[in-house]
Amino acid sequence: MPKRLRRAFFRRSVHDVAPDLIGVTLLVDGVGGRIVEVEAYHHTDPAAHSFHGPTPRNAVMFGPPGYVYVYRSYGIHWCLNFVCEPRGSAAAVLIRALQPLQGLSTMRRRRGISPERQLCSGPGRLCEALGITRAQNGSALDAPPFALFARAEPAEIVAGPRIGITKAVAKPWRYGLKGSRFLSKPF
DNA sequence: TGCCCGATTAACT
DNA sequence: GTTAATCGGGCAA
Repeated sequence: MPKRLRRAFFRRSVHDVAPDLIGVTLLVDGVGGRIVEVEAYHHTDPAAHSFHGPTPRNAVMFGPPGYVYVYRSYGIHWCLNFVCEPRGSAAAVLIRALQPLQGLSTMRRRRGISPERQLCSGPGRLCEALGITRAQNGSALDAPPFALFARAEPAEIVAGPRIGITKAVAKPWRYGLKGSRFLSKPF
């Protein structure tokens, strides 16, 4: 069985944690898969929710690392982030895509579709598949229902510009598993 | 207080 | 390629 990630894993630069998360297995109540795409955000980054300071919505980002920040996107979808760096950095990694591995039938039921490719290929899609809502905001990553398992083999990682933002668009802070069929968009 | 826009997605043409 | 769905935050007034 692969090693479980502890909270200390996240107490580092978000730009080190983000690529290190590629290949890590994320399960929520036993449902999930391999992380194949993430993006890094930091309070000094104009594209980050934390850039303008703390609000009720982004409060978890300003807290300690190793916790979950969930926000509502476009008033419709949920997006899942892992808080990184020492308290106050307001840095987090957005989980953008998974390769489904566990609980496929549960994910298909929640998503209302059958193609494996589309179950978790996007930040809003994977939250629907894993049952993530505001109820998980502030939850610890090393305690149920969350479980993270280190990758068993080295991952070949690619980087590029982040998706869907209008500020700091050139920063290459999107990371992915090279050649994965489960990316939200190609690199 | 009101207005605009956003770390998106699915269903259109 | 375009657009609706839908709501919280930032900023101007």
